[in-house]
Amino acid sequence: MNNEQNKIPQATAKRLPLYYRFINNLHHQGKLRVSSKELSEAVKVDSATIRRDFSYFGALGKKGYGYNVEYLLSFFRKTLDQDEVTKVALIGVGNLGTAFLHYNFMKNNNTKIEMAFDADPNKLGSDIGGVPVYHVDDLEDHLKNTAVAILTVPSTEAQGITERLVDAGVSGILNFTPARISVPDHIRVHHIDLSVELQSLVYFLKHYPLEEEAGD
Amino acid sequence: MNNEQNKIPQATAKRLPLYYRFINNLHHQGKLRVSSKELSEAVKVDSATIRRDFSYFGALGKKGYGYNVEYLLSFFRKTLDQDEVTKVALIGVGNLGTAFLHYNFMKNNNTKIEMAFDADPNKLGSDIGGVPVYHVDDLEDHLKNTAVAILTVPSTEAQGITERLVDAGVSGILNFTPARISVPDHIRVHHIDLSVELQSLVYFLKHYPLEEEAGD
DNA sequence: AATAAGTCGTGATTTTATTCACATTCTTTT
DNA sequence: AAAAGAATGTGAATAAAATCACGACTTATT
Repeated sequence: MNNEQNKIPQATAKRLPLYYRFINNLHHQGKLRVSSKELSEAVKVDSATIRRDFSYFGALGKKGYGYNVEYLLSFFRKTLDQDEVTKVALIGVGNLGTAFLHYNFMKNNNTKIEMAFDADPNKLGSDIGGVPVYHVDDLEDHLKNTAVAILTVPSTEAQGITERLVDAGVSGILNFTPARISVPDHIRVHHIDLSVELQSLVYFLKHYPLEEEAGD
Repeated sequence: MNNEQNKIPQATAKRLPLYYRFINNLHHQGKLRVSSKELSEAVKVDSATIRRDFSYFGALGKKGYGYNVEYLLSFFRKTLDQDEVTKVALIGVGNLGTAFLHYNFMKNNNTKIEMAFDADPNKLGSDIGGVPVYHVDDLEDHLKNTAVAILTVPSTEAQGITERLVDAGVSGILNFTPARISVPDHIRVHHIDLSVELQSLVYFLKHYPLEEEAGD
């Protein structure tokens, strides 16, 4: 864990799970080898970028041949710690939270939502998507060895809940609320802001016109 | 529209909706002025980056004073075309799709989901979150002047639906499926890959340890 | 009125990420 | 066994983004 290979660029690290999924697909399709060019077409990342990304882990391929799918898969499985399950808690069983509970994150994945919390007493005890729902007041009682929390509460609650999560030992938060939460330096937060995504797509459409008609 | 200010960096463009939202908040709180430093603390973006971002639009602030909230707000409203509503269609009324229909994107927003589509006949006619649901077979009949589509279908369907959307004149797609879809050059796609986000957060936690204890 | 404090806008620098382009090596074909 | 073709890995170049650091101007204070 946290090896001295700290040199892997963040942009590369963000692409690793994507590569992993597609390599997995190839493996299921029975493909034995793959070139950076083929992979590029599948994941929509420039082939030179893929080769560069892979090269941070050493020479995974063979010149003139490409990459062995099986080898690549086992390498990425190891690198992404796919054999070790990371426990995740979800806070806020609203529409979005419920969707995630039903979403099967475990497919090709080393993460498992083990419990959920909500402030609404009507939601207690129910097992949404096989995940037990507890009252948010009891957060601290249930969160043990939970490394990651998915935050899908109303944005007014975001900061308060965050502080409790941090105190309870969570070290990573996937924040789906529009609030930008404050955390101590040792906590990592990734923001996914749905309306910003939509708005920025609209902005790009209006201000960054792409080639008109090109026929794929 | 698509002015000659094509020079705005993409990274800046992605942050604009975020700035807009926070400036809006400040305005509602009755604040009259704000400095890049204050804004920085709120949106968690370095203050120099904020000043640089704003500077692409000219001199919006005043030295020694900061930015006038009202002016900033009206400037961003104009820049982000907040007065013109962009029509959005949602394809795939599963758990995630339903969550978006309930989510009120219109708050602080110039986008409106006007219709939804699903392949399940049981979902037809229902008005989820005030949005009518049509059968996906009738996609082409209803999509008129719809610029943007949100894709929340099973990943096996993603490419096929995408092609129909493109033929029907959609020019931007917000893709929530794990599939990387292929589109002609003049179509813009933003991918939001939920399990990649979760996995990459986990990867960062394990491999990029942050300062141990800092006590914010 | 003079001084101090605050804050922008930006040239310069640094950092991060992407892409080019090719020598090298492996595979396949003849 | 030689030649042709394919594809890696990477030094070098380029591009994009973030950050530093400070002159210039504004506001607040004495």
